[in-house]
Amino acid sequence: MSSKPSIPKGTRDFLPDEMAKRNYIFDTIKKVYALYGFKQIETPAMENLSTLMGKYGEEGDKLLFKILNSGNFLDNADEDDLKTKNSVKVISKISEKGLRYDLTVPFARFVVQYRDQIKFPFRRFQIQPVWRADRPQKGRYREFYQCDADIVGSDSLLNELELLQIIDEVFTKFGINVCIKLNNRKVLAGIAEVIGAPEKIVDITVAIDKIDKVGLDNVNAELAAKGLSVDSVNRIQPILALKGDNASKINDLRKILNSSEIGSKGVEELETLFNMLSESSIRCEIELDLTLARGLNYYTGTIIEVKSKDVQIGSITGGGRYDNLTGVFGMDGVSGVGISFGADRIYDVLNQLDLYPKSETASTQVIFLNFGAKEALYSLKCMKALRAADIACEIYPDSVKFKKQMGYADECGIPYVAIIGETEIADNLISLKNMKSGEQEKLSIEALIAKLV
RNA sequence: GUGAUUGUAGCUCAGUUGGUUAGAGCGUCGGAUUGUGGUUCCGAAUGUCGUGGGUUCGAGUCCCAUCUUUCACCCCA
Repeated sequence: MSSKPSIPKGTRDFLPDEMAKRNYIFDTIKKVYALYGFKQIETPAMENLSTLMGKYGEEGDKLLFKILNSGNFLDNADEDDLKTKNSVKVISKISEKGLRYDLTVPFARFVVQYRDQIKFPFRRFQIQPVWRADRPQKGRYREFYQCDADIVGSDSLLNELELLQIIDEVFTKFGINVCIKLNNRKVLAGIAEVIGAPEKIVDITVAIDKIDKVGLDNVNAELAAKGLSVDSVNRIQPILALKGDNASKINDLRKILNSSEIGSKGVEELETLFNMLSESSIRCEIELDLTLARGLNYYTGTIIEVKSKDVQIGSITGGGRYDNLTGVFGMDGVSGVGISFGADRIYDVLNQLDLYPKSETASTQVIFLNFGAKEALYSLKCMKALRAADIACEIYPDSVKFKKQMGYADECGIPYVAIIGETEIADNLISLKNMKSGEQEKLSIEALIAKLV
């Protein structure tokens, strides 16, 4: 009692009620994925650090959970590194495994490793937890689930369209109002090129990503702070100020990015995608958002982000196109595009809006009260028959006071209580009590099954 | 990594400018009621006041450190 048990920062336990809700989320997403022809895979919680390191940028490396080697892990560590507290060098000697940071990089590793067994284009989905060692806060956990779907081995924009349809379908099923934001990394590269600072693309995208949050002036200040010339900052203004519907934004962009080959390619991709979208029956709002710059370093084309319109919680789904993710593992020329539902944030949104379906059926339909060894054995036989008829039932394990057993049934929300005592055994009948109405009747086992099935 | 914030019973929280034996509600357990739950009534148990140090005649209360909680920044689902 002196030290209360606890779990690590940023992790959570899930009680039965919560688990039911989470399964509803996973099942919904899983069904839609399967409907679109995606095949499920799983990969281990831990990967070799060599697989993980360097894939998420410098920040990402810091946020990786590293696993100590087994045994005398300090044996390999260099004395001097230990003395000078050179963590980076020491870690490389004492840890060679880490917890996965996302599902995409392990998937790339998977594709390269099993290329002989995979038929391309390969559509896979994967629903597993990932771990990040950053500070937890609202909507941010250290352990959370991602629900990924990717198509690799095809650069058709049809794949983007299908993924967007999946997003639309899933959120329609959940009843969450969302806005899908789209952008294209090539357009961002084009912008950097046109304003004469192609090497600053990352700084530029990070800065303009914040425009909603901090405002135009602060973005400009950050751009200047990152070393952009006054001229460059000025030239980016018309792009930040783009207004109007998606089609007119694309038209304006085409003119602005005319001189950039990569930019023009990006505009073309966006145009194709939006044309297809207008022919599709997607219900939710889709917006071309040039300030959408997020995305891991590996996105090269389309960038997708989904935001809830009713709850402020950051993005609840993200994704994009990566042209050469498998390249780092020695397999070039495989283009992929994928999305990832953030199950835990969706869970938070669903909770806040109370959008769960009401079918709150308790898992147990009938509980058999326990009057003693003889009665319990008799109950067990009845339960076998019920279970054969697919009726979930349980028996109170201890022969304790009636009141206690009834209280348990009530508390657990079990709709029916079966009472079997001496008289019931003698009559070969079961007393069945409806906990809601309070009514009670004596039934044969057959009649009981017929009533509950 | 930076800046705030929180911590008292299983849970939610009171606790006066520092002053005797730290309280309440809920829950738990027992009883009223040994084959009938939800309501009611009676009774009981439960605390290293996050941890360690310090100031003081005296610390849940003040100071320092540390851990923890929550939130923001960076970054991200």
